[in-house]
Amino acid sequence: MSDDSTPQRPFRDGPSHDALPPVAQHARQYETVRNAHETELIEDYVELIGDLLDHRGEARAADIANRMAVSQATVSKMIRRLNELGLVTSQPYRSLFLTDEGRKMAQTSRGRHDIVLHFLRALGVPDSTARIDAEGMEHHVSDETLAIMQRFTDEKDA
Amino acid sequence: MSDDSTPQRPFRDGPSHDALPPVAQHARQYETVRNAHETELIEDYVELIGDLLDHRGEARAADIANRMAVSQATVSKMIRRLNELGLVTSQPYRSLFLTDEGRKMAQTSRGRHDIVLHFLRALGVPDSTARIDAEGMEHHVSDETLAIMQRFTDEKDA
DNA sequence: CAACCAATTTAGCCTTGGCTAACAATGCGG
DNA sequence: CCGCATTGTTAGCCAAGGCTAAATTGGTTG
Ligand SMILES: [Mn+2]
Ligand SMILES: [Mn+2]
Ligand SMILES: [Mn+2]
Ligand SMILES: [Mn+2]
Repeated sequence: MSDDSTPQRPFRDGPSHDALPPVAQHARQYETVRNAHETELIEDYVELIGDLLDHRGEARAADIANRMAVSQATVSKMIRRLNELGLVTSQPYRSLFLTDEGRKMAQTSRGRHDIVLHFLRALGVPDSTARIDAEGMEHHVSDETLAIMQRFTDEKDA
Repeated sequence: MSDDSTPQRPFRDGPSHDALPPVAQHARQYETVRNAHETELIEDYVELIGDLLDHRGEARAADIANRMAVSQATVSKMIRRLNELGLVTSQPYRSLFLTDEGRKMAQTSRGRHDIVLHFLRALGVPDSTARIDAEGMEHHVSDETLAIMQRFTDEKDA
């Protein structure tokens, strides 16, 4: 079996690289990312539905499709999945509602999203860029880092 | 067609939410994330192959599989894709090499990755958490934000 | 140098998340 | 209350990225 166990550099005078992390730790990095990818789209849908309900009073599939820049068919299919996951309730051809679990997820996701967005702004990133970056970053920030971002923003805003 | 154009709150005394962004801007957020998802796995492979070549002198499929915590079959299939994309060269059953384009992508990705990782550490995030977060975040940080992170790290380290 | 073991590849399967085209229901304007 | 535009659903397609099982190759060792 291929070794890859004892970190060593064949050339002592090459450019100064950081050493590779141990295999187990390295593997955990990628696993964590793959896990995040499994839930992030779900979170974005639920969060958006919650926002639409809060701001508009209703969440219609057409609005979701427009905001996500995705076809109505894609939204319809995803709504079926959200239903199976117990996150939304919906009667055919009518507006959506979140279950208790869905509301909880929406709140959590919105919270993370806001912390990341406000952090980026506090760091000096212009709003429109901060919004774009936050949409992707939010799913990959650990609770630990999130707390640090929150603290940074609070101090900056004080 | 469903309106969703004039941002308005039905209840003036609800909890204070940020307003929804305009539809076009909101859509661009999600589009950008979808685009990043199309390239991020490729980037991770190429970056890892570059690291293995630098640190070990060779990049074997089994090592990639171990480090990514993925089956060898998955790696083999992905290598075919990287080949088709002109990022690696490989003879069957032998170690991998990067093309010029592959080396360029590896360098760019490694650069982004390091900036994000060093930024998180400068922010006070413990190393092992910073590594995990950086692995996911790196693909969603704009050049603009990256520059700001770089500056922050430099000042902190000075 | 034969045999075995590790590494690699291939085949075939699955889920997710996109799409288009065709069809069905809703709900208004007249 | 009818007709028609808008909205929502369904069917069927595709690519990406995982997996297991089986076949193949290559290297090492007795
Ligand atoms: Mn979000
Ligand atoms: Mn998001
Ligand atoms: Mn990386
Ligand atoms: Mn990565």
